[in-house]
Amino acid sequence: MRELAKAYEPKQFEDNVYKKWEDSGFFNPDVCVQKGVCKKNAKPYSIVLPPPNVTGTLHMGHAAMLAIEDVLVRYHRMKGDKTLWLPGTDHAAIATQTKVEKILMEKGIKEPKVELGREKFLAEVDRFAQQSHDTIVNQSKKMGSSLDWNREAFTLDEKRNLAVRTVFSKMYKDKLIYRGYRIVNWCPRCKSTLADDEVEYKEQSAKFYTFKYSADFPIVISTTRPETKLGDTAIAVNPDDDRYKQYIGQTFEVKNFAGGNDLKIKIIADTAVDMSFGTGALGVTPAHSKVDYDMAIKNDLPIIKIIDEDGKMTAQAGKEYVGLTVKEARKKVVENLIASGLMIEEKDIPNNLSVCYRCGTPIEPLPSNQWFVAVNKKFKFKGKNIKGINVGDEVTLKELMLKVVENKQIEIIPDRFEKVYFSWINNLNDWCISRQIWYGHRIPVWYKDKKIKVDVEAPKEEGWVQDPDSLDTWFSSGIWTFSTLGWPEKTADFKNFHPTSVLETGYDIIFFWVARMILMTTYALGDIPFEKVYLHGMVRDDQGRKMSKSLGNVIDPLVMIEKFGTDATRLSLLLGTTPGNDIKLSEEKIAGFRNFTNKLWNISRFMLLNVPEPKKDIKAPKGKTEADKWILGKLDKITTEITVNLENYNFAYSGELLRDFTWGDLADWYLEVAKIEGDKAEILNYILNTLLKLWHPFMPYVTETIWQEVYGENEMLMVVSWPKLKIKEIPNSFETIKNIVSSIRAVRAENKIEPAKKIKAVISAGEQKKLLSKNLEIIKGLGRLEELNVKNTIKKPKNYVGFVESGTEVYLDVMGDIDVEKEKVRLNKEIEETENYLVSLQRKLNNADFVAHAPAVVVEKEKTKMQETEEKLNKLKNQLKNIV
RNA sequence: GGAUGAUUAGCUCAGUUGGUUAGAGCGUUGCAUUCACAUUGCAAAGGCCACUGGUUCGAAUCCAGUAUCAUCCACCA
Repeated sequence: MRELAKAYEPKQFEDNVYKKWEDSGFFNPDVCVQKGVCKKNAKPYSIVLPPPNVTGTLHMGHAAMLAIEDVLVRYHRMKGDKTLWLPGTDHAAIATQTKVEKILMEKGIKEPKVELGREKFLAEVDRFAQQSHDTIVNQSKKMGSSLDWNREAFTLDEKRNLAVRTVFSKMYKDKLIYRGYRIVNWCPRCKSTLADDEVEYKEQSAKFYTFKYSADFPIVISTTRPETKLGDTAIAVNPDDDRYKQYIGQTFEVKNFAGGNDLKIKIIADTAVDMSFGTGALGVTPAHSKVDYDMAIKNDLPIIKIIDEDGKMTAQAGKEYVGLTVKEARKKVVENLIASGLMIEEKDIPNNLSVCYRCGTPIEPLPSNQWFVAVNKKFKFKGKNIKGINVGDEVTLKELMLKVVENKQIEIIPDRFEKVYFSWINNLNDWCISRQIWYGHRIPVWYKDKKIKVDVEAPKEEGWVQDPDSLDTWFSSGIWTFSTLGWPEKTADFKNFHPTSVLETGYDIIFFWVARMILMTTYALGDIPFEKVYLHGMVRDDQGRKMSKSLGNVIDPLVMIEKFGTDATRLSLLLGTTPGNDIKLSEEKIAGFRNFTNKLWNISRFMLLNVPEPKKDIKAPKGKTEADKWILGKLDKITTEITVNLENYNFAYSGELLRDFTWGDLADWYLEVAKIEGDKAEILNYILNTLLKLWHPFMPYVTETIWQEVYGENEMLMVVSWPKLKIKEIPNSFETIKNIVSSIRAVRAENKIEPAKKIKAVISAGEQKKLLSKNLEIIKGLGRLEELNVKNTIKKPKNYVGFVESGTEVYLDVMGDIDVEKEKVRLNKEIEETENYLVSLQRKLNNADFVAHAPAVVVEKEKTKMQETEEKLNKLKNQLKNIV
């Protein structure tokens, strides 16, 4: 074994270590079984990686996801579980297509799709997707992710396509997928539909116009979108509104509205109309508003589509308007209304504009023929694995989605997101799954004349034409937990690893993805996709702002890895975080963990200098001294706590415990003691082994590097067994030594005694005499004392400064005459504080209610405290008396 | 409009079923550099636990309300 370098240089080791891991095959559970790392019948533990979009590069959010999942996976692998972490990427239909279009347009191709045609355009997208994929894979490896690359999947590859077609036709046959002419969210730039949750709202100020359809029209209405009024077929008023009651049911004709077509406006009643908003009368545009559409259906009103898929006015808007953009049409309508004296008021109001979540273009609601998944329709349930629902029960998809979370078959961490999930489902409408874009799974529906065919495979006969639309990207990612495991084939992987153990992802995609996975899986398999959902927060900058290019506050994981190492970057995303809460990140934070990584390296370095022949399978030693027993006991204790907290997905706390142990207890105390006591090869060897194992899931690189430096290149920490749990009482006698040393140091610092200077001390130790005598050299060494006298009782020597600690009185020679007045002030202050504390304790114990109600243990504890405080007070008072 | 979260040291956050004289890291201040590590050590300063009530022998912790900030959902034409 060679000596470790003075400082840890991540760059020297990381890539090599990753390559070794990969070459070993241990990322693959089958290899683990083959090579005896885990038993054949071991408990499976599986996570599918939330597939990053192939739209570019990884960001800190991905880094957080990879770090968290790798901790879980590495822990379970070491624990001996048959552990699979399955990687993949998402084709992200609209997002990717939009990105490629943009790139091509920047290259000077004005209308890429028109100029290239479907085939060539898709080839461009594929090329881009492949590039992004390669980048993402490399970056994931940089993060140290122990993903099984053999099983890598892509949401748009052939196997996944088969799974998609299979689920689609199954759903169609169960009549849960249907085609309908409905109002959909239309993005005129993407030229595609969007699902309800793909619509975002942008707050803005809008012009609110109040006008009459015609001079003799009895009701005045208001709108922010005058151009849509060309398609109005009704006015809705509240049935209780006295102003308008008389008109309900009547129909009014408007000639040549705003210079356009004639309108027929029926006055209808609807309780949804707010009497106090605007004029209390609402112009109904059935074709271009979801709410209006519903009213139109209820009241049997005509639906006039006046805006087309390009965002331009149709012929139905009138020949004056046809071909105009929405914006142009609005201007023209307004001008017309003003010119004809019908405009009554224009004012600015705050308004939520709906925009496309991918490109920010305002959404145009319009009626269109699309494919939907019916979420409220009953079907016969065929699965067996949903608690409370039996084979043959009539259920809806919504009920399935609710049931599995309600009955805790799926547990969401943190649980407050269950409420969010429930409320979303309760408001869920049928899911529009068809998209008018080219990049994606083509809908497995074929038409011939007026016939329609839906199947997994294309019809063999000539003449069938496939539906040109593709599927919402979430349709394919919704089946991700099982499509990745080979379904619909009956694979061993599917049998072994499904349902998966946990889905770990950001809370921002709970609706987009988590909910849809639950929907698709409970339907298709009659089973849950995962047992737990762990939601992490968004990674933000140090001020809590979203990271964005325009703000210039983006922290790039690769840059941080380059600068501080992967382990430091991982720790910064793991520690000091809580589930579901946002993670504030700064370079300083990562630098801090870089320091810790180096500390661990140097701790190991020091320990190894004291272990002549390190052994990797060393049993827990007993320990001879107080310090030995203390550190070994602590190590056992935190091993258990860390394990329990990892099991409970409380890995941040695990890591913090381990850091505090490593830096505080081990480095700052025990190793310093070891320098004095010496002869600790066995204990140091044992602690080092355990420490590296415990840290490995969090800091795989530095721990693996040390392990292999020590035990040789053929050893691999990654698959070493997790430490066994032992419950042992920690003798706290060493705490007394610690406290006395700390107090000596504090008094020295107060009296400005240089650390290097050795001074004399005496201790009046009472009952602690034996303990202190045993640890005399430690107190001397760590307290920098040249002479230490421990007696049962000792009188304060002249010009010594005294203090009371852990039942002992310590006197220090502070070298020179002490300022008696200053000492008095100090002592008096401490006496006062102690008295106050004593009073509060007495008050508590004199309170009959407290003694009667509080548990005996608590009362006992308070009594002990009081005794100790009384003793301390006496000693302090004595010191004051003897000071002169 | 509805919901959720946050509010603890200058900053970032712990505080696990109510029982500590309220903790950590960073930052600040002082001292220290042959002895594993200056990517370090030792020590110090720094807090009416947002506010107001309530429950309790006992509240940072439980309940109600208020305020500020953040996020999500719905959406008014």
